[in-house]
Amino acid sequence: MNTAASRRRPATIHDVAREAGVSRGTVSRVLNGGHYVSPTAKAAVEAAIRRTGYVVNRHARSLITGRSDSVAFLLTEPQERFFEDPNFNVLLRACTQALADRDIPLILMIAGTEDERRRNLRYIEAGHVDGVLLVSSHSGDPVVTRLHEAGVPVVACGKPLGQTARIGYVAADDRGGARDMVRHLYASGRRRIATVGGPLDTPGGVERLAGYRETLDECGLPADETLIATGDYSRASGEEAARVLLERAPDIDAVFVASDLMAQGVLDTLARAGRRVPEDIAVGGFDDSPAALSSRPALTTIRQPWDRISAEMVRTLLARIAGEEPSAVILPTALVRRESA
Amino acid sequence: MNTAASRRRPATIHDVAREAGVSRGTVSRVLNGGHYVSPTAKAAVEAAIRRTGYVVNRHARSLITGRSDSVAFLLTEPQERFFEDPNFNVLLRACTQALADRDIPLILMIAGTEDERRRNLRYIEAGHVDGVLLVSSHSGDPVVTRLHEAGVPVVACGKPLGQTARIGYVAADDRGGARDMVRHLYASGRRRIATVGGPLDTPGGVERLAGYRETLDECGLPADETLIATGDYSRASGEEAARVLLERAPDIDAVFVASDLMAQGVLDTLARAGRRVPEDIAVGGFDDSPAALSSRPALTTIRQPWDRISAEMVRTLLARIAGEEPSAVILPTALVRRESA
DNA sequence: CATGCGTCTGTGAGCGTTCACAGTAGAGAA
DNA sequence: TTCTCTACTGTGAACGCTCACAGACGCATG
Repeated sequence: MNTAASRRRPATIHDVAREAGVSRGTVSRVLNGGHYVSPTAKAAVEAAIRRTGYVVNRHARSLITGRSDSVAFLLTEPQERFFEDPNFNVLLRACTQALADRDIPLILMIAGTEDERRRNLRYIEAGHVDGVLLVSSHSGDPVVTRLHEAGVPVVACGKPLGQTARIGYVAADDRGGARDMVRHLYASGRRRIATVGGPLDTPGGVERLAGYRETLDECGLPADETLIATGDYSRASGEEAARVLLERAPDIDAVFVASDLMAQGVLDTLARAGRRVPEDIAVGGFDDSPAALSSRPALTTIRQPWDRISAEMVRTLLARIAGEEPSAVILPTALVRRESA
Repeated sequence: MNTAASRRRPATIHDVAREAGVSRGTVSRVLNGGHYVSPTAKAAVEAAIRRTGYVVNRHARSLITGRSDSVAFLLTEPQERFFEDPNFNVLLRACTQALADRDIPLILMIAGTEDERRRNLRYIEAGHVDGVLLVSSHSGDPVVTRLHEAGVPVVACGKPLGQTARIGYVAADDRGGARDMVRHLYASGRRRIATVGGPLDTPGGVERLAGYRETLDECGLPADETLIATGDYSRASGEEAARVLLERAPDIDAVFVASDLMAQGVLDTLARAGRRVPEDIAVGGFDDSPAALSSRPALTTIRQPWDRISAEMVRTLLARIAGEEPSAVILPTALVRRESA
């Protein structure tokens, strides 16, 4: 290993070819799958690559193929909300690793402000990445349309709301998860089941509320709008929503909360109001975030399969890049029983 | 804007040159700072760029310049620990944005396993990035040495321990922060001040403990090894460490804990032992993470200037890439007074 | 024996930039 | 006038790779 030499001038495909006694073309073929290469030549090339420490120059390759062999992870959130969300960490981490398995670097992009959005779109539309993993919770996000119009392969995390364009996405079964939780509350004898929903311009907000409504109906409980409050997924909004609920309907015996963070806030308010959980009121969360474990009592919640979501996002994005049509993937959630319900 | 046309074949520098009635060379000069270009030509080129929607092909540029105009954010942690750490989010986010301001994409790399480490090193050593923002807490990390030997510009977050190689880094003033906290505890009348330190193979663990020791000495309090416990920054380890401390020294009236997460664990144990905070025992944390605000009572803690740390990491890395010598930057922390002390 | 086919190999061209160099024009100095 | 200097401009040659093509070889088929 000529470490010193390879540092000052990295080995090129020429060096490998010379070393192996073959032509550039043959080396290139070995690099790209090894079809139409004799076993002898292939072995010689592989040995030469090892000896020279050759690593392909991706820029040169990209220049001619037109592919960049990289993928953007684009986060479009006005606030820092997502970065505080523990789910986001899991998602980002798992996507990075799923891509790394295929030797594709992940480029992290954050488009909080209008300016950042413009810059990132410019970068993406210039063809500097082959595709985009999109994390954008809000409906009517102009980024989605722009990317779609530019013909850039996109896979969104969660169903993009209010989007006419056919765009691929991967999501947890929010509605099913909500149903499971409300059924669980009902099965444990609760009959006055309230809910704290998420923002209605997010898919989670819409679907989880729908699941709640469906299940109430299915169980024969009356639809009662005073039992429905809405938050913005923050802890503070959970506190506030619980206050409102207690005032409007003091006799509630269960709350299904659309996120663990909000559920923490709900627990705070309930504790302050002297209600015991789960004796007086059962509380069900959503996400199975670390907060669910650290809250007192520990939260019964719905686990979203983030590892599978990430894996599917990467898989479908690569399929899309390879020319397949956009697809929608919905993955099942799981009820996690702890102390609060 | 010929959106349709520009999609099937993006404008090249040739198109711009033709459109502006100048040569490739002139366009290139405008693109790279505009020196030695007449105002007329410059204006013509800029207009042509706008009309054609031209965006530079970074692959072609990189091929000849040898630079990639991208930077890696490399996380080397055996466990998921860092991803759970709220500080990490702030750091990653701020670095991404500081780089975006300079139009440099951030490539996220995670080297948890040995295999991932090898792959990422291979990528970096091949020159696919111009430099590395390194987040690695443990001493003796082989990655640091490898990168240094390969001559890749590196800036670490936190002082790399046990490293002979001169490597640039940016860190919060852990020792000073610890001093501030212990002085604060002393000033509020506490005289039996214990500590729960971090792992001693992390710079935070070492420095914060040192600051604790120095301040005890400075205040004329006796050095007492039974007052020192160690955790691994996790909440559970905080619980355990507090148990140990209470057993060894039931008369303690203050604890300086080297992280907010551990401090939460300490609070749990104290509550279970019937000790009131801050009446019986004062508790000081470190990090000013969201956990500090949500714990009951809210934690008095030390804020690390993550936004400035990120900005400095990016600044010094770019300086290093430009040829400057590695530098060490230590940034001041701030005491945040809440209820626990 | 010619023909065709499948497997393997080398060669030239070109991807879109930057860089070094050569060259032009105009201003000022000798 | 002539020379020099500065400001500006255009041109060819890379950078390292892939792709299309052409050619060579062995083998089976007609």
